[in-house]
Amino acid sequence: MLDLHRLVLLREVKLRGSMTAAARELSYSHSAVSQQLALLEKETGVTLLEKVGRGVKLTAAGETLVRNTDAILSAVERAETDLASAHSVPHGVVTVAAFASISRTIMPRALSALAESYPELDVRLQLYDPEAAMIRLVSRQVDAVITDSYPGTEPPTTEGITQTVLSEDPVRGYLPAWAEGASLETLRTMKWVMEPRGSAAARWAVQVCRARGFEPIVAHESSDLLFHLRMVEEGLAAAFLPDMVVREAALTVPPTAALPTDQRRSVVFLVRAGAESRPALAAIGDAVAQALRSPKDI
Amino acid sequence: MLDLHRLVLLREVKLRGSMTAAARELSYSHSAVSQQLALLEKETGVTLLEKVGRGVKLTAAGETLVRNTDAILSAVERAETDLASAHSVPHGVVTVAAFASISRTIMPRALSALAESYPELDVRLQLYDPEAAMIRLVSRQVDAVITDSYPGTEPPTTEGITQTVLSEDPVRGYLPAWAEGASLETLRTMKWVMEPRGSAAARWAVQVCRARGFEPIVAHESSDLLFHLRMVEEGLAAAFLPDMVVREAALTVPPTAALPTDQRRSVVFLVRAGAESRPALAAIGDAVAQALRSPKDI
DNA sequence: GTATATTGTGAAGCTCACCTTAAGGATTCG
DNA sequence: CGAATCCTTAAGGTGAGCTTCACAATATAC
Repeated sequence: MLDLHRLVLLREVKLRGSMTAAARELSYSHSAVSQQLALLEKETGVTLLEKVGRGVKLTAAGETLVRNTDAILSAVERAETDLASAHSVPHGVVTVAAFASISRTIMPRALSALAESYPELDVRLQLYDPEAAMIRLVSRQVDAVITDSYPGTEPPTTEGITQTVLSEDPVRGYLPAWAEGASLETLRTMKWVMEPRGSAAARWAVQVCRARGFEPIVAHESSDLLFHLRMVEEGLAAAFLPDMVVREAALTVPPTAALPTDQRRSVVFLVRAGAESRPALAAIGDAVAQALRSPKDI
Repeated sequence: MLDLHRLVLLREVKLRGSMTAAARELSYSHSAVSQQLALLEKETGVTLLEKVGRGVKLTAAGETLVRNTDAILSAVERAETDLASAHSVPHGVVTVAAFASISRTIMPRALSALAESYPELDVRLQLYDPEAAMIRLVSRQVDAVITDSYPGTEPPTTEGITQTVLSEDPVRGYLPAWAEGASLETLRTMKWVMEPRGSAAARWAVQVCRARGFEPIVAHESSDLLFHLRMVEEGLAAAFLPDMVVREAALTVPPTAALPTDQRRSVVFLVRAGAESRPALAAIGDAVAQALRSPKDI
């Protein structure tokens, strides 16, 4: 019978793009991956990988096998969920990936509440940007992802992933104090600080600017929203800031009326399909939602 | 992640009824099975087995896990089928279980034809009665089963099994020469030879007799239809005989007109769901169907 | 009631599957 | 052409999982 471990290795090679990258992510030597995949090809009698340049690429048979591996892993996921549901009380080790700005403010409170309510539950938090977190979720390195989601910018891979919206967070435009009551011309010549090029947040922000009638000059890029906020306070750039971050830092500048104020991002909770009903994951989702609703203390 | 090998062990314990029986079928020591299942319980944190008498019984969680294991194995089966389909020419080792009377007459011709057409294909034949063959198919000890099927007596487990009718075989009643043109009273006092009590064939035969208006006296039981035939020839008993067996042995007594002549059994080809399209299995099914159609040569 | 067979558990030890390390060939890039 | 990157192969170590053996618990035979 096919060895599930080898199938997972092949799948990771597809996800990561090379044997070396797959080995690094799974904490194996690259040699181990090469050997196991060679054995997989030998036992199936089918060529699954072909050399392309100095890397490898999956053949059609390899791609098919990865799709089938996804189906197998979904079935395994359901089995594990059913087992975990045998205990009604959340327990065990659960690894969660979250985006930085959320982790800093919300997650500590959520983790405290979880630790108090469920002493058997061991939640481990990892910080990754949304794209990396999604790959880690699919490759089963984490069990859940908490990230933000901007309207009109769907995550690239939703296949086999279940998404729950935990809360909505208004996002408003902020201008330096000297530019208050700005005209469209001011917006057009303003320097902006945004999240890194290519991220969902940056794509969304540019869309909002274009809808308003100007193309933003993205002078600074950072995934740290507190940096954005300080840049606004210093009068160096304009930015879009979620209320969550503004509350965290007690920003002294009010939002501008020159940009739409009805925009909002969602905070979403992602798990692999089939795992939604696992008590531990449901409890984590609830705890984070609760932490998002409750006012900041301290 | 759950270890598929351990899940298969648990499943086999359910199929066979005890750890010892499961170990015997899978060629392990009973201790190995006990140890692995103890580890499975430990790693899942769920009680899967409970002692009942000197044996074990699956808990509700264990039963659920076995159902989930079936789903996982189905997905693995599809993956293996897709891999095998990557070669268009049938190849590899395929294990087939067949019922005795079919094996003797049909299978040698079918295997010869397969060996000639597909030198890469290695078909291995095992003789088992229909019930045992079905368990071995489900537990993946064999890849296909060829058996007979009588109307009104469906096999007990069809879940996850795909059935194809290869041919229909008329079954006629035969009386000893001295009883030809028998009355209903003669049928009622006649001794019969049938297949073993409880088998599908025996249940069907008794049904036919009852529909004709009498309860057969089952004096002799054997799964060997050639034995049935010799008993008829010797004038010792009446029997139902498929044409396939009659042709094989060139019976000298004609079928009786005192019993219905429109009855027939089916010769069916069974594979696990998902494996139908595997070229090797399709080729074997075709070859057996061909052998069933072609006239007997020596 | 005692003996015997059957089934599951646990300890001790062995073996081989799988991993790591190391060396080498192939390809890309500066 | 040298450096960097990636895959393959050989050699060797180690631990997961197996077998064997001993034993406890229960059912069955006499």
